[in-house]
Amino acid sequence: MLKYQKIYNDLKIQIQQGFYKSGDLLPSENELCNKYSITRTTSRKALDELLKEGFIEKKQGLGSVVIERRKSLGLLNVKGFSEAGGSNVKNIFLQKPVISEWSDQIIFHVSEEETHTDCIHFERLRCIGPDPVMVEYNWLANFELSSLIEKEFVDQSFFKTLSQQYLIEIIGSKHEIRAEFANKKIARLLKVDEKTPVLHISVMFITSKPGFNIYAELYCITEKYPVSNFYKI
Amino acid sequence: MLKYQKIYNDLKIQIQQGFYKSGDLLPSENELCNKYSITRTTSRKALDELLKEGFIEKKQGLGSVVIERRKSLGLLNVKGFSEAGGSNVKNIFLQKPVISEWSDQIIFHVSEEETHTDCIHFERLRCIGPDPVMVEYNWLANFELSSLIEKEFVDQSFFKTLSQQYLIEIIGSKHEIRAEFANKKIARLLKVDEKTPVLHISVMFITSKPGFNIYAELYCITEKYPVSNFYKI
DNA sequence: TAGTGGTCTAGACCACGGT
DNA sequence: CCGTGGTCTAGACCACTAG
Repeated sequence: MLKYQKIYNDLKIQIQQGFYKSGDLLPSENELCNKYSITRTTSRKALDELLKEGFIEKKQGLGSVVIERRKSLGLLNVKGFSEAGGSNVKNIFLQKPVISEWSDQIIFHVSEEETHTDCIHFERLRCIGPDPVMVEYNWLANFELSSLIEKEFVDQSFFKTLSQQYLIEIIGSKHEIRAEFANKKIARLLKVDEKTPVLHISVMFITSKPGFNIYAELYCITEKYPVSNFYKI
Repeated sequence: MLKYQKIYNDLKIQIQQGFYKSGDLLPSENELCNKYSITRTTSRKALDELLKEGFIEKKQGLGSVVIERRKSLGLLNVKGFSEAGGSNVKNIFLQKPVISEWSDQIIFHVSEEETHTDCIHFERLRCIGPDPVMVEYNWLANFELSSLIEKEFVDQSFFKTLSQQYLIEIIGSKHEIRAEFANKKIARLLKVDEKTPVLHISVMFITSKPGFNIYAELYCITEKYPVSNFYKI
């Protein structure tokens, strides 16, 4: 392994495992130089990777600060899920994680490596205050992830669980977005009439674990809580 | 100006103005060192900026290759606009660029600097083959952009025109996405019934020109051509 | 004032691509 | 084989932040 990758990995794991928390300062570039017997070019390269992936911010005169929210991942968020914060948001399991068949609801191509593996599936209804706003179906290959089935999610967050317990990060995504009529099941769950327009988002999340993707089909009502997205180079 | 910024700027302008075209090789890192009397650290830094912003790909053993398609900007695209390519896509002006009032259709906050300036507005109907798929309303402040009103767009592309004629790049975006019923005008333009679900996307494009944003309201039918998005770190 | 990150120099060796 | 980008060393000076 390259030197800068070693430093990068060590620091990333310490961030993911909570040794460095949001707001903490990482060791300075010179401290890393001493600790690993490298030059500043190399310690900077390691930190620049963390910067690029949105784990830290660098502040001249201060240091490298760990940040809470990963840099915009091009993910689509329901406006309100982040603003409303934890207290006002409820995630209700319609189906707790189980081993199941791969569904033909998934519109993206699932690789053979994945389909030859068990599928973990779960469904959630996500609410802001008293309002149900999104139905979420998820599928992923069971690449040594069986404990997802037994344990609770960290902070009710699937991505946080993957990051902290399996060191798997989301590094990309594909979306397809449609406006559709709610079908019977979705209409019932979201407490709207059939023939209400709903947003149907098909997502494939690409992860840092090669060949491992997460597939989701989302249905949202957007009248009160539109889906939003922010991206900056 | 810093040395690496000077090299970066020089190269970027040459790419934008077409001196280096898609597929071309930029001068090698060592050539830049000689030309500008700098070290490789500095020439690499300049090229890394171009890499980060999606102008080039670096290929070990070959060089820095100019690429056509800017790295995924987190932009939402109608699936089909890119695949179908130029020949099958039609852009019909419903309103050619004109000076107008700022509209209250814009849902994002428009800065005072912008509202104190004239607004340039245009509307397009975008079609794939015989199918109208999107109605597009656009607004932007007339920061010395009057010639947009007289001239044709480069390859019918507004962003290409901004890049090549004004050296303005899109560096970020905010979206809000809703599923709605088509109103009368949209239904007529998209040749669907009223009460058909349409995708309504509100966009604010952030540009490389400080304080200059582009605002758009888009209405899409997504049955045949869903809106898609790809993002990778 | 001491320590931080930002820029830059002047070298070196390596892996990879095309000829 | 030569030239390319990728990694790395060992320094230097600067601008900025905090105590």
